[in-house]
Amino acid sequence: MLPKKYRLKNSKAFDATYKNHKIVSNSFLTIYIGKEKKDFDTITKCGFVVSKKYHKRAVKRNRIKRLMREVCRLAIKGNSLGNLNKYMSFIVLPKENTLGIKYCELESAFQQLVKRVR
RNA sequence: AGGAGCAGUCGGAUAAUCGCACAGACGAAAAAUUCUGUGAGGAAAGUCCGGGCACCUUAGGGCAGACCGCCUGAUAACAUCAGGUGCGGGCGACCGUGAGGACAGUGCCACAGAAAUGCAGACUGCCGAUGAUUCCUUUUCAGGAAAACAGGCGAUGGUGCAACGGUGAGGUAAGAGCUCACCGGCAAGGCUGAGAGGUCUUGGCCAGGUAAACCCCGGUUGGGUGCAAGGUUGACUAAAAGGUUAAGGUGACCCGCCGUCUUUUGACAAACCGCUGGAGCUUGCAGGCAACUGCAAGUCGAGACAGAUGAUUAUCUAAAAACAGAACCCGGCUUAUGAGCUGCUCCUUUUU
RNA sequence: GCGUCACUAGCUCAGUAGGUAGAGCACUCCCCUUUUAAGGGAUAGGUCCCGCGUUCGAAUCGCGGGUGACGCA
Repeated sequence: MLPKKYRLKNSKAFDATYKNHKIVSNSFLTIYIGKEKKDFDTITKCGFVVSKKYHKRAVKRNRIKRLMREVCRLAIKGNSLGNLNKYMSFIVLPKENTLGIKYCELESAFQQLVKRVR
Protein backbone atom coordinates (compact mmCIF):
# COMPACT_ATOMS: atom_id res chain seq x y z
CA MET A 1 0.00 0.00 0.00
CA LEU A 2 0.92 3.58 -0.55
CA PRO A 3 1.37 6.03 2.28
CA LYS A 4 -1.46 8.50 2.48
CA LYS A 5 0.47 11.46 1.19
CA TYR A 6 0.84 9.85 -2.24
CA ARG A 7 -2.90 9.22 -2.67
CA LEU A 8 -5.49 11.32 -4.41
CA LYS A 9 -8.00 12.24 -1.73
CA ASN A 10 -11.25 13.63 -3.01
CA SER A 11 -13.57 13.75 -5.96
CA LYS A 12 -12.61 17.30 -6.95
CA ALA A 13 -9.05 16.23 -7.46
CA PHE A 14 -10.22 13.27 -9.54
CA ASP A 15 -12.46 15.51 -11.65
CA ALA A 16 -9.65 17.97 -12.29
CA THR A 17 -7.40 15.15 -13.45
CA TYR A 18 -10.03 13.71 -15.79
CA LYS A 19 -10.80 17.13 -17.29
CA ASN A 20 -7.21 17.57 -18.47
CA HIS A 21 -7.91 14.96 -21.20
CA LYS A 22 -4.36 13.67 -21.34
CA ILE A 23 -4.44 9.91 -21.79
CA VAL A 24 -1.91 7.14 -22.42
CA SER A 25 -2.99 3.54 -22.79
CA ASN A 26 -1.99 0.11 -24.01
CA SER A 27 -3.81 -3.21 -24.02
CA PHE A 28 -3.70 -3.61 -20.23
CA LEU A 29 -3.90 -0.16 -18.65
CA THR A 30 -5.13 3.38 -19.18
CA ILE A 31 -3.52 6.35 -17.43
CA TYR A 32 -5.13 9.77 -17.09
CA ILE A 33 -2.56 12.51 -16.42
CA GLY A 34 -3.22 15.76 -14.59
CA LYS A 35 -1.78 19.26 -14.96
CA GLU A 36 1.88 20.20 -14.85
CA LYS A 37 3.28 21.15 -11.51
CA LYS A 38 3.59 24.82 -10.61
CA ASP A 39 5.92 24.13 -7.73
CA PHE A 40 8.41 21.34 -8.27
CA ASP A 41 8.45 20.32 -4.58
CA THR A 42 4.84 19.15 -4.47
CA ILE A 43 4.28 15.42 -4.43
CA THR A 44 2.94 13.55 -7.44
CA LYS A 45 -0.27 11.84 -6.34
CA CYS A 46 -1.95 8.83 -7.85
CA GLY A 47 -5.40 7.29 -7.83
CA PHE A 48 -6.83 3.95 -8.91
CA VAL A 49 -10.29 3.31 -10.31
CA VAL A 50 -11.83 -0.11 -10.88
CA SER A 51 -15.46 0.09 -11.89
CA LYS A 52 -18.19 -2.41 -11.08
CA LYS A 53 -18.36 -3.26 -14.77
CA TYR A 54 -14.81 -4.64 -14.58
CA HIS A 55 -16.04 -7.59 -12.50
CA LYS A 56 -19.05 -8.18 -10.28
CA ARG A 57 -17.15 -9.59 -7.30
CA ALA A 58 -15.38 -7.27 -4.89
CA VAL A 59 -12.55 -9.74 -4.37
CA LYS A 60 -11.52 -9.65 -8.03
CA ARG A 61 -11.65 -5.85 -8.13
CA ASN A 62 -9.62 -5.56 -4.93
CA ARG A 63 -7.00 -7.90 -6.36
CA ILE A 64 -6.29 -5.80 -9.45
CA LYS A 65 -6.38 -2.63 -7.38
CA ARG A 66 -3.78 -3.96 -4.97
CA LEU A 67 -1.55 -5.09 -7.79
CA MET A 68 -1.69 -1.64 -9.40
CA ARG A 69 -0.90 0.03 -6.10
CA GLU A 70 2.06 -2.24 -5.57
CA VAL A 71 3.42 -1.38 -9.01
CA CYS A 72 3.15 2.35 -8.28
CA ARG A 73 4.59 2.03 -4.81
CA LEU A 74 7.70 0.29 -6.08
CA ALA A 75 7.97 2.77 -8.95
CA ILE A 76 7.90 5.73 -6.56
CA LYS A 77 10.32 4.04 -4.24
CA GLY A 78 12.71 3.12 -7.05
CA ASN A 79 12.28 6.63 -8.54
CA SER A 80 11.36 5.20 -11.93
CA LEU A 81 8.31 7.35 -12.61
CA GLY A 82 10.21 9.23 -15.32
CA ASN A 83 8.33 12.11 -16.84
CA LEU A 84 5.28 11.50 -14.65
CA ASN A 85 7.14 13.44 -11.94
CA LYS A 86 6.40 16.65 -13.88
CA TYR A 87 2.67 16.31 -13.29
CA MET A 88 0.54 16.82 -10.22
CA SER A 89 -1.42 13.58 -10.46
CA PHE A 90 -2.34 10.53 -12.50
CA ILE A 91 -5.12 7.91 -12.38
CA VAL A 92 -4.68 4.29 -13.39
CA LEU A 93 -7.53 2.20 -14.80
CA PRO A 94 -7.32 -1.50 -15.75
CA LYS A 95 -8.79 -3.04 -18.87
CA GLU A 96 -10.82 -6.21 -18.87
CA ASN A 97 -8.07 -8.56 -20.02
CA THR A 98 -6.07 -7.91 -16.86
CA LEU A 99 -8.27 -10.40 -14.98
CA GLY A 100 -5.93 -12.97 -13.43
CA ILE A 101 -2.78 -11.18 -14.56
CA LYS A 102 0.55 -11.68 -12.80
CA TYR A 103 2.51 -8.96 -11.08
CA CYS A 104 5.50 -8.93 -13.43
CA GLU A 105 3.30 -8.59 -16.53
CA LEU A 106 1.49 -5.64 -15.01
CA GLU A 107 4.76 -3.99 -14.03
CA SER A 108 6.18 -4.21 -17.55
CA ALA A 109 2.92 -2.80 -18.96
CA PHE A 110 3.15 0.12 -16.57
CA GLN A 111 6.79 0.85 -17.39
CA GLN A 112 5.98 0.73 -21.10
CA LEU A 113 3.39 3.46 -20.56
CA VAL A 114 5.70 5.57 -18.39
CA LYS A 115 8.24 5.71 -21.21
CA ARG A 116 5.60 7.10 -23.56
CA VAL A 117 4.80 10.03 -21.26
CA ARG A 118 6.37 13.28 -22.44
C1' A B 1 -15.60 -54.39 2.98
C1' G B 2 -19.07 -51.52 0.15
C1' G B 3 -23.18 -48.11 -0.10
C1' A B 4 -26.25 -44.58 2.51
C1' G B 5 -28.55 -41.01 6.49
C1' C B 6 -27.83 -37.25 10.27
C1' A B 7 -24.78 -33.94 13.15
C1' G B 8 -20.24 -31.32 13.71
C1' U B 9 -15.34 -29.36 12.32
C1' C B 10 -11.62 -27.10 9.03
C1' G B 11 -11.59 -22.90 5.46
C1' G B 12 -3.63 -23.69 3.87
C1' A B 13 1.17 -23.76 6.92
C1' U B 14 6.40 -21.94 7.76
C1' A B 15 10.45 -18.47 6.69
C1' A B 16 12.75 -14.03 4.41
C1' U B 17 12.42 -9.06 2.06
C1' C B 18 9.40 -4.73 0.80
C1' G B 19 4.65 -2.39 2.50
C1' C B 20 -0.77 -0.68 4.74
C1' A B 21 -4.81 0.69 8.78
C1' C B 22 -5.82 1.54 13.92
C1' A B 23 -4.32 1.79 19.12
C1' G B 24 -0.47 2.44 22.80
C1' A B 25 4.61 3.97 24.12
C1' C B 26 8.58 7.49 22.81
C1' G B 27 8.32 12.50 21.21
C1' A B 28 5.46 16.84 21.32
C1' A B 29 3.06 23.23 18.65
C1' A B 30 2.13 19.80 14.73
C1' A B 31 4.11 16.18 11.73
C1' A B 32 7.80 12.56 10.85
C1' U B 33 10.97 8.47 12.71
C1' U B 34 11.44 4.12 15.94
C1' C B 35 9.28 0.07 19.00
C1' U B 36 5.08 -3.06 20.60
C1' G B 37 0.13 -5.02 19.93
C1' U B 38 -4.20 -6.01 17.00
C1' G B 39 -6.29 -6.43 12.03
C1' A B 40 -12.38 -9.89 7.36
C1' G B 41 -16.40 -14.57 6.89
C1' G B 42 -19.05 -19.13 7.34
C1' A B 43 -21.36 -17.33 4.41
C1' A B 44 -18.79 -10.67 5.59
C1' A B 45 -22.87 -12.12 -0.28
C1' G B 46 -28.28 -11.80 -1.86
C1' U B 47 -31.18 -7.81 0.73
C1' C B 48 -35.77 -12.09 1.60
C1' C B 49 -37.87 -11.47 6.83
C1' G B 50 -37.58 -9.70 12.12
C1' G B 51 -35.68 -6.19 15.78
C1' G B 52 -32.45 -2.34 18.23
C1' C B 53 -31.13 2.83 17.28
C1' A B 54 -32.15 7.82 14.95
C1' C B 55 -35.03 11.63 12.76
C1' C B 56 -39.66 13.38 10.42
C1' U B 57 -45.05 13.12 10.65
C1' U B 58 -49.38 12.30 13.66
C1' A B 59 -55.51 15.20 18.58
C1' G B 60 -57.71 10.27 19.93
C1' G B 61 -60.31 5.81 18.36
C1' G B 62 -62.16 2.54 14.62
C1' C B 63 -62.72 0.68 9.56
C1' A B 64 -60.11 -0.39 5.35
C1' G B 65 -55.29 -2.24 4.14
C1' A B 66 -51.01 -5.51 4.87
C1' C B 67 -49.25 -10.05 6.81
C1' C B 68 -49.81 -14.93 9.12
C1' G B 69 -52.63 -19.91 9.06
C1' C B 70 -52.06 -28.23 12.14
C1' C B 71 -50.73 -28.20 17.83
C1' U B 72 -47.65 -26.96 22.07
C1' G B 73 -43.47 -24.47 23.52
C1' A B 74 -38.90 -20.99 22.76
C1' U B 75 -37.61 -15.89 21.69
C1' A B 76 -36.73 -8.80 22.06
C1' A B 77 -39.16 -10.20 17.48
C1' C B 78 -39.97 -13.07 13.00
C1' A B 79 -42.23 -15.76 7.28
C1' U B 80 -37.23 -18.21 12.48
C1' C B 81 -36.16 -22.39 15.88
C1' A B 82 -37.44 -26.99 18.95
C1' G B 83 -40.63 -31.07 20.13
C1' G B 84 -45.02 -33.47 18.53
C1' U B 85 -49.76 -34.68 15.17
C1' G B 86 -51.72 -35.81 10.26
C1' C B 87 -50.34 -36.74 5.11
C1' G B 88 -46.54 -38.16 1.40
C1' G B 89 -41.61 -40.63 0.12
C1' G B 90 -37.77 -44.43 1.48
C1' C B 91 -36.39 -51.89 2.77
C1' G B 92 -34.24 -48.72 6.68
C1' A B 93 -31.40 -44.88 9.45
C1' C B 94 -34.26 -40.78 8.02
C1' C B 95 -36.39 -36.94 4.85
C1' G B 96 -40.28 -33.49 2.89
C1' U B 97 -44.68 -30.74 4.09
C1' G B 98 -47.97 -23.27 2.04
C1' A B 99 -51.41 -28.43 6.65
C1' G B 100 -58.10 -23.49 8.78
C1' G B 101 -63.00 -23.41 5.91
C1' A B 102 -65.67 -25.91 -0.53
C1' C B 103 -73.55 -27.60 3.42
C1' A B 104 -72.04 -18.61 4.22
C1' G B 105 -71.95 -16.89 -0.81
C1' U B 106 -69.81 -15.87 -5.91
C1' G B 107 -66.63 -17.42 -9.94
C1' C B 108 -63.90 -21.16 -12.92
C1' C B 109 -63.48 -26.53 -14.56
C1' A B 110 -60.69 -25.67 -22.10
C1' C B 111 -61.07 -30.12 -25.55
C1' A B 112 -63.90 -34.46 -25.15
C1' G B 113 -68.52 -36.11 -23.24
C1' A B 114 -75.69 -37.32 -22.78
C1' A B 115 -74.35 -34.53 -18.58
C1' A B 116 -69.06 -30.64 -15.18
C1' U B 117 -72.90 -29.38 -9.87
C1' G B 118 -78.24 -28.32 -11.91
C1' C B 119 -84.35 -28.78 -9.13
C1' A B 120 -79.96 -34.05 -12.08
C1' G B 121 -82.56 -37.22 -14.36
C1' A B 122 -83.79 -33.51 -21.26
C1' C B 123 -81.05 -37.61 -24.14
C1' U B 124 -79.20 -42.76 -25.02
C1' G B 125 -81.03 -46.87 -22.75
C1' C B 126 -83.07 -51.50 -19.58
C1' C B 127 -87.79 -53.71 -18.24
C1' G B 128 -92.81 -54.11 -19.42
C1' A B 129 -94.07 -57.55 -13.18
C1' U B 130 -99.08 -54.38 -13.01
C1' G B 131 -103.12 -52.10 -16.49
C1' A B 132 -104.77 -51.68 -21.54
C1' U B 133 -104.11 -53.56 -27.09
C1' U B 134 -103.20 -57.53 -30.89
C1' C B 135 -102.20 -62.69 -32.04
C1' C B 136 -101.75 -68.00 -30.84
C1' U B 137 -102.77 -72.38 -27.81
C1' U B 138 -106.47 -75.11 -25.20
C1' U B 139 -104.11 -76.71 -18.71
C1' U B 140 -110.23 -72.30 -20.63
C1' C B 141 -112.06 -67.52 -14.15
C1' A B 142 -105.90 -70.40 -17.73
C1' G B 143 -101.01 -70.35 -20.41
C1' G B 144 -97.71 -68.27 -24.12
C1' A B 145 -95.94 -64.53 -27.70
C1' A B 146 -95.51 -59.52 -30.00
C1' A B 147 -95.06 -54.35 -30.12
C1' A B 148 -93.62 -50.62 -26.39
C1' C B 149 -99.32 -47.10 -25.14
C1' A B 150 -99.68 -46.12 -19.89
C1' G B 151 -96.06 -47.13 -16.45
C1' G B 152 -91.44 -48.80 -13.61
C1' C B 153 -86.05 -47.95 -13.30
C1' G B 154 -81.71 -45.23 -12.33
C1' A B 155 -77.79 -50.21 -13.96
C1' U B 156 -75.50 -48.93 -19.46
C1' G B 157 -73.35 -44.44 -22.29
C1' G B 158 -65.87 -45.24 -26.92
C1' U B 159 -65.18 -39.33 -22.90
C1' G B 160 -62.40 -37.02 -19.15
C1' C B 161 -57.91 -35.02 -13.84
C1' A B 162 -62.72 -35.67 -12.00
C1' A B 163 -69.29 -38.48 -13.33
C1' C B 164 -74.47 -37.91 -5.90
C1' G B 165 -68.97 -43.67 -2.83
C1' G B 166 -65.65 -48.66 -4.41
C1' U B 167 -65.38 -54.33 -4.70
C1' G B 168 -68.14 -58.84 -4.18
C1' A B 169 -72.66 -61.52 -3.08
C1' G B 170 -77.91 -61.68 -2.60
C1' G B 171 -82.21 -59.69 -4.73
C1' U B 172 -85.64 -58.25 -9.10
C1' A B 173 -89.74 -57.94 -14.69
C1' A B 174 -85.57 -54.72 -15.01
C1' G B 175 -82.98 -52.38 -11.35
C1' A B 176 -81.36 -49.53 -7.23
C1' G B 177 -77.37 -49.10 -0.16
C1' C B 178 -82.99 -52.22 -1.73
C1' U B 179 -80.27 -55.92 1.77
C1' C B 180 -75.50 -58.04 3.58
C1' A B 181 -69.78 -58.36 4.12
C1' C B 182 -65.24 -55.60 3.72
C1' C B 183 -63.01 -50.80 2.50
C1' G B 184 -63.34 -45.34 2.13
C1' G B 185 -65.81 -41.00 3.91
C1' C B 186 -69.56 -38.27 7.26
C1' A B 187 -72.20 -37.43 11.97
C1' A B 188 -73.06 -38.40 17.19
C1' G B 189 -71.42 -40.49 21.72
C1' G B 190 -67.74 -43.03 25.13
C1' C B 191 -62.53 -43.48 26.60
C1' U B 192 -57.81 -41.07 26.15
C1' G B 193 -54.16 -36.71 25.38
C1' A B 194 -52.09 -30.06 27.57
C1' G B 195 -53.52 -29.78 22.30
C1' A B 196 -53.28 -31.00 17.03
C1' G B 197 -55.18 -35.75 17.41
C1' G B 198 -55.71 -41.22 18.58
C1' U B 199 -59.06 -45.24 19.50
C1' C B 200 -63.83 -47.88 20.22
C1' U B 201 -69.14 -48.13 19.54
C1' U B 202 -73.53 -46.70 17.11
C1' G B 203 -76.13 -44.44 13.11
C1' G B 204 -78.07 -43.16 8.39
C1' C B 205 -76.16 -44.52 3.20
C1' C B 206 -73.88 -39.45 1.25
C1' A B 207 -71.78 -34.46 0.47
C1' G B 208 -67.04 -33.54 -7.09
C1' G B 209 -62.43 -30.34 -7.58
C1' U B 210 -60.27 -25.47 -7.05
C1' A B 211 -59.33 -20.66 -1.55
C1' A B 212 -50.47 -20.22 -3.93
C1' A B 213 -59.43 -17.53 -7.50
C1' C B 214 -62.58 -13.70 -4.93
C1' C B 215 -64.00 -14.67 -0.21
C1' C B 216 -65.33 -16.39 5.05
C1' C B 217 -63.23 -17.55 9.93
C1' G B 218 -59.32 -16.91 13.60
C1' G B 219 -54.90 -14.20 14.86
C1' U B 220 -50.85 -10.29 14.42
C1' U B 221 -49.48 -5.41 13.12
C1' G B 222 -50.57 -0.54 13.45
C1' G B 223 -47.47 6.02 9.59
C1' G B 224 -42.80 7.24 6.77
C1' U B 225 -37.53 7.31 6.03
C1' G B 226 -33.11 5.02 6.82
C1' C B 227 -26.23 5.87 10.00
C1' A B 228 -25.05 9.13 3.24
C1' A B 229 -30.23 8.44 9.83
C1' G B 230 -28.89 12.22 12.93
C1' G B 231 -25.87 15.56 16.24
C1' U B 232 -21.67 19.15 17.69
C1' U B 233 -17.88 22.78 16.40
C1' G B 234 -15.81 25.64 12.66
C1' A B 235 -15.13 27.59 7.65
C1' C B 236 -16.77 29.12 2.77
C1' U B 237 -20.76 31.05 0.06
C1' A B 238 -15.39 34.35 -4.01
C1' A B 239 -13.74 35.84 -9.46
C1' A B 240 -14.46 36.38 -14.96
C1' A B 241 -17.50 36.22 -19.51
C1' G B 242 -22.33 35.97 -21.72
C1' G B 243 -27.79 35.94 -21.46
C1' U B 244 -32.18 38.07 -18.89
C1' U B 245 -38.17 34.83 -22.12
C1' A B 246 -41.56 35.09 -17.25
C1' A B 247 -41.74 37.41 -12.03
C1' G B 248 -39.25 41.18 -8.53
C1' G B 249 -36.22 45.86 -6.34
C1' U B 250 -33.99 50.83 -7.85
C1' G B 251 -36.00 53.99 -11.99
C1' A B 252 -41.09 58.04 -15.83
C1' C B 253 -38.63 54.66 -19.67
C1' C B 254 -34.03 52.41 -21.79
C1' C B 255 -29.15 51.26 -20.20
C1' G B 256 -26.88 49.99 -15.74
C1' C B 257 -26.75 47.75 -10.76
C1' C B 258 -29.03 44.09 -7.33
C1' G B 259 -31.27 39.48 -8.30
C1' U B 260 -31.45 35.21 -11.48
C1' C B 261 -29.70 31.54 -15.42
C1' U B 262 -25.62 29.37 -18.31
C1' U B 263 -20.46 28.55 -19.24
C1' U B 264 -15.34 28.82 -17.84
C1' U B 265 -11.51 29.08 -14.25
C1' G B 266 -10.38 27.96 -9.11
C1' A B 267 -7.58 20.10 -7.10
C1' C B 268 -5.83 24.64 0.52
C1' A B 269 -12.79 23.86 0.68
C1' A B 270 -13.40 20.67 6.98
C1' A B 271 -12.97 18.15 11.76
C1' C B 272 -15.26 15.37 15.62
C1' C B 273 -19.33 12.40 17.71
C1' G B 274 -22.72 8.45 16.12
C1' C B 275 -18.61 3.91 15.74
C1' U B 276 -18.44 -0.54 18.19
C1' G B 277 -18.64 -3.61 25.36
C1' G B 278 -22.96 -6.38 22.69
C1' A B 279 -30.24 -9.61 23.10
C1' G B 280 -21.29 -10.34 23.11
C1' C B 281 -17.78 -14.77 23.50
C1' U B 282 -15.62 -19.11 26.44
C1' U B 283 -16.03 -22.59 30.48
C1' G B 284 -18.72 -24.79 34.52
C1' C B 285 -23.27 -25.79 37.30
C1' A B 286 -28.75 -26.03 37.48
C1' G B 287 -33.81 -26.48 34.91
C1' G B 288 -35.88 -28.52 30.25
C1' C B 289 -36.69 -34.42 25.59
C1' A B 290 -35.12 -29.97 22.89
C1' A B 291 -35.13 -24.89 21.09
C1' C B 292 -33.71 -22.08 25.14
C1' U B 293 -33.36 -19.95 30.09
C1' G B 294 -31.01 -18.79 34.90
C1' C B 295 -26.54 -18.35 37.95
C1' A B 296 -21.13 -18.07 38.64
C1' A B 297 -16.18 -17.28 36.88
C1' G B 298 -13.08 -15.60 33.04
C1' U B 299 -12.42 -12.51 28.72
C1' C B 300 -12.30 -7.92 25.07
C1' G B 301 -11.58 -10.03 19.31
C1' A B 302 -11.40 -4.69 12.82
C1' G B 303 -13.57 0.27 12.81
C1' A B 304 -11.80 2.71 7.39
C1' C B 305 -13.80 7.52 4.68
C1' A B 306 -10.91 7.23 -3.00
C1' G B 307 -11.88 3.36 1.79
C1' A B 308 -6.72 -0.99 5.52
C1' U B 309 -4.64 -7.99 5.39
C1' G B 310 -1.03 -7.01 -0.16
C1' A B 311 3.40 -8.22 -3.41
C1' U B 312 7.77 -11.29 -4.51
C1' U B 313 10.73 -15.65 -3.43
C1' A B 314 11.65 -20.51 -1.17
C1' U B 315 9.87 -25.10 1.21
C1' C B 316 5.66 -28.55 2.51
C1' U B 317 0.85 -31.02 1.01
C1' A B 318 -2.65 -34.42 -4.42
C1' A B 319 -2.18 -28.65 -5.35
C1' A B 320 1.42 -21.68 -6.17
C1' A B 321 -6.21 -24.06 -2.95
C1' A B 322 -13.12 -23.48 -3.57
C1' C B 323 -16.86 -19.69 -2.64
C1' A B 324 -15.65 -15.14 -1.52
C1' G B 325 -13.87 -8.85 1.31
C1' A B 326 -16.54 -5.78 7.26
C1' A B 327 -18.81 -0.02 6.12
C1' C B 328 -24.36 1.42 12.23
C1' C B 329 -25.27 -3.19 15.09
C1' C B 330 -27.78 -7.86 16.20
C1' G B 331 -31.32 -12.66 15.32
C1' G B 332 -32.69 -15.75 11.23
C1' C B 333 -33.60 -17.41 6.06
C1' U B 334 -31.74 -18.21 1.10
C1' U B 335 -27.89 -18.87 -2.34
C1' A B 336 -22.30 -20.07 -3.61
C1' U B 337 -18.36 -23.39 -1.95
C1' G B 338 -12.18 -27.30 -3.19
C1' A B 339 -9.89 -31.16 -0.51
C1' G B 340 -10.50 -33.64 3.82
C1' C B 341 -11.42 -35.09 9.07
C1' U B 342 -14.57 -36.66 13.47
C1' G B 343 -18.91 -38.86 15.93
C1' C B 344 -23.60 -41.56 15.91
C1' U B 345 -27.00 -44.52 13.04
C1' C B 346 -29.07 -47.72 8.86
C1' C B 347 -28.80 -51.37 4.71
C1' U B 348 -26.17 -55.34 1.88
C1' U B 349 -22.31 -59.09 1.66
C1' U B 350 -18.38 -62.04 3.99
C1' U B 351 -15.76 -64.14 8.35
C1' U B 352 -15.72 -65.52 13.59
C1' G C 1 -25.89 1.72 1.34
C1' C C 2 -31.17 1.79 0.14
C1' G C 3 -35.13 1.24 -3.36
C1' U C 4 -37.92 0.32 -8.24
C1' C C 5 -38.72 -2.11 -12.85
C1' A C 6 -37.93 -5.51 -16.91
C1' C C 7 -36.69 -10.48 -19.24
C1' U C 8 -41.59 -13.98 -24.96
C1' A C 9 -38.88 -15.86 -32.65
C1' G C 10 -32.52 -13.03 -35.27
C1' C C 11 -34.78 -7.55 -33.93
C1' U C 12 -39.11 -4.46 -32.00
C1' C C 13 -43.20 -5.76 -29.27
C1' A C 14 -48.69 -8.12 -28.31
C1' G C 15 -50.57 -11.95 -25.16
C1' U C 16 -55.27 -10.89 -17.65
C1' A C 17 -59.53 -13.25 -13.38
C1' G C 18 -54.86 -20.21 -15.89
C1' G C 19 -57.04 -24.05 -21.34
C1' U C 20 -52.21 -26.24 -27.32
C1' A C 21 -47.97 -19.04 -28.49
C1' G C 22 -49.11 -14.38 -32.03
C1' A C 23 -48.06 -9.54 -35.15
C1' G C 24 -44.57 -6.38 -37.97
C1' C C 25 -39.61 -6.33 -39.91
C1' A C 26 -35.65 -9.76 -41.16
C1' C C 27 -34.19 -15.02 -43.18
C1' U C 28 -35.39 -19.15 -46.97
C1' C C 29 -38.30 -20.63 -51.37
C1' C C 30 -41.79 -19.40 -55.37
C1' C C 31 -44.45 -15.70 -58.58
C1' C C 32 -43.98 -10.90 -61.06
C1' U C 33 -39.67 -8.14 -63.97
C1' U C 34 -34.69 -8.17 -69.24
C1' U C 35 -32.45 -7.53 -63.98
C1' U C 36 -32.81 -5.21 -59.10
C1' A C 37 -36.02 -2.72 -55.78
C1' A C 38 -41.11 -2.47 -54.57
C1' G C 39 -45.45 -5.83 -54.63
C1' G C 40 -48.00 -10.85 -54.02
C1' G C 41 -47.86 -15.95 -52.02
C1' A C 42 -45.80 -19.98 -49.05
C1' U C 43 -42.52 -22.20 -45.43
C1' A C 44 -39.43 -22.43 -41.30
C1' G C 45 -37.94 -20.40 -36.79
C1' G C 46 -39.67 -20.66 -29.27
C1' U C 47 -35.83 -24.08 -22.93
C1' C C 48 -41.96 -17.81 -22.94
C1' C C 49 -34.42 -15.97 -18.27
C1' C C 50 -33.68 -20.64 -14.78
C1' G C 51 -35.32 -24.12 -10.79
C1' C C 52 -39.00 -25.94 -7.28
C1' G C 53 -44.10 -25.93 -5.98
C1' U C 54 -50.00 -25.13 -6.28
C1' U C 55 -53.34 -27.17 -10.13
C1' C C 56 -56.11 -32.19 -14.25
C1' G C 57 -53.26 -28.28 -16.80
C1' A C 58 -48.70 -22.57 -15.68
C1' A C 59 -45.85 -17.42 -20.33
C1' U C 60 -49.86 -16.24 -16.62
C1' C C 61 -50.45 -18.00 -9.57
C1' G C 62 -46.65 -18.72 -5.09
C1' C C 63 -41.47 -19.18 -3.48
C1' G C 64 -36.16 -19.13 -4.45
C1' G C 65 -32.19 -17.83 -7.86
C1' G C 66 -29.85 -15.28 -12.45
C1' U C 67 -29.06 -11.24 -15.86
C1' G C 68 -29.92 -6.26 -17.31
C1' A C 69 -31.65 -1.24 -16.68
C1' C C 70 -33.04 2.92 -13.73
C1' G C 71 -33.67 6.17 -9.33
C1' C C 72 -32.06 8.45 -4.39
C1' A C 73 -28.25 10.73 -2.21
